[in-house]
Amino acid sequence: MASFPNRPVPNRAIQRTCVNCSLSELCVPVGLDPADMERLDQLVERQPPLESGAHLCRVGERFTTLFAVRSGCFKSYRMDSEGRERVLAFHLPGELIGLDAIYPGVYQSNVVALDMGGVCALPYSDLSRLASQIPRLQEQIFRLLSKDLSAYAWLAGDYSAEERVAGFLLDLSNRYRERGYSDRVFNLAMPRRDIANYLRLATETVSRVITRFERESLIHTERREVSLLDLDGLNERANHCLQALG
Amino acid sequence: MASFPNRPVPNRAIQRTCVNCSLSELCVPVGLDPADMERLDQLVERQPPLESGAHLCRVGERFTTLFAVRSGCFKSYRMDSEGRERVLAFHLPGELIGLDAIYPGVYQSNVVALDMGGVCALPYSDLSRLASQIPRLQEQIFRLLSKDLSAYAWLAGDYSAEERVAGFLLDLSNRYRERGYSDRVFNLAMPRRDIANYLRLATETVSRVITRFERESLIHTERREVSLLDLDGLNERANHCLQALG
DNA sequence: CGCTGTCTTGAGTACGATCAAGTACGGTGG
DNA sequence: CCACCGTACTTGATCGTACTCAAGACAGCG
Repeated sequence: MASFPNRPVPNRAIQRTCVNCSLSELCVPVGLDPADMERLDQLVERQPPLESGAHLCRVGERFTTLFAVRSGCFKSYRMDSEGRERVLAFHLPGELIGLDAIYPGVYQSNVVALDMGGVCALPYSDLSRLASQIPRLQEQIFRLLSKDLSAYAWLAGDYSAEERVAGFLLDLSNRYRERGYSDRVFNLAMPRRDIANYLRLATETVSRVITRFERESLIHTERREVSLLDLDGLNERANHCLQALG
Repeated sequence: MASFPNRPVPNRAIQRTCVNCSLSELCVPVGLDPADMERLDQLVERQPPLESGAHLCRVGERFTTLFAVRSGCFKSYRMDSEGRERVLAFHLPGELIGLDAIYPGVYQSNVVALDMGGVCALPYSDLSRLASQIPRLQEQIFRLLSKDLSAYAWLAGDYSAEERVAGFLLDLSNRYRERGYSDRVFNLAMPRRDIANYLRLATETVSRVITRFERESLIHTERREVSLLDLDGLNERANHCLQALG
């Protein structure tokens, strides 16, 4: 009867409105007054939960909607010219998917549910129109786009395997805390292979680093469940490379 | 009396208005009608050219303005925890600087002129307000932000030294072509050290790859001047890793 | 029970970093 | 004009981290 570290805190029932949604302080509606949130509500299409492995969108499809994660964890990835997968991002509740598709007008990545997860679909043209009527909404979209830029910046740095893995764990920890989950004990929704791919490491390397961290009592793992035992120590190992994401 | 490959085409005189500016098809004003461009013009502060080595902004300074490059080439960089420089981007005319500062509200990088270069300063709060009044301006800012996301995505990939250098040269080539310069012969505004740092390689590695490309007649270099002799060959070496930037 | 897929551990290898010279260019001053 | 110096760049030799290949451990499931 193991506990479910990153489940219980928020209400998991499908939220009917942004006003009721526990994620409204992280997601698109940040800073909107109730009346404006109501207008935003009217364009949001709340979609039924997807099965693990189901795709939200694929590279090259015409971009029409942004997706806001309501629950679960999603993975963005592309295939390179040799058909190898490249994981670009993991998306947690409250985060927007598809921002990089605005410029070219077609989705730039495949997005797949890693566990059962639900999204809110935000038709982009409607959202864009509403944003030009509600300055604070426009501002929030600017901020969310800008935030993603910082996230990529750290992924693009040349860090050692240890720095990358430590940074990855701490980044997840921070994001879970923001969402009201435990920042010390959580389940990894993604297999080691996806973590490795995301960090541009071999699966074996990630495994070895995790083992090393465990031997040094920085973390404890049991399958997908991770406990961060020594946040300061991890931060040192990450070499303070996680800069952004205030 | 060598020619100046990437100088002559656009008018280098300081443009007084966006309407007259040869970069208006790349920069913020894309898609605006003359009346709206006039309104944008009024908030643009055209700054006198900076000397090579002069800084535009520094990490941690309060973010108030975006900068649009008018001429020259700028470099964004940060210092890591050990005081080593990390080059994040090179900015050519028509490109926006400071987008990643919107979210945190402070500049995320130091920006320095690599050669004599001028910028237009765009006070962010004014720009934001105007964008909420001009939907096409809002849309263009969304697109510029989104475009930067794609640019980071390729830098974050795990490519070999050859792929990175080839990709870098082809990326520059594409960006020069967009700006009306030659896409086959151009001057590198930045020293090898900065290129290497940007690509997360050692200076020596960049030098070796360039030498190799030269031996294989893919390119010809003479100091900072580069000629791309075989674009297809380079594309192959880049392994089609430059995906975005349509 | 064996099958499958995930994860871990081990041995050898390769790519790029580091260390170290050497070359070429540009500026300065005599 | 040339000698000098500093910086940028190139080339060479060695080293180390992370990759590859390979095998074994462990859990879930038919």
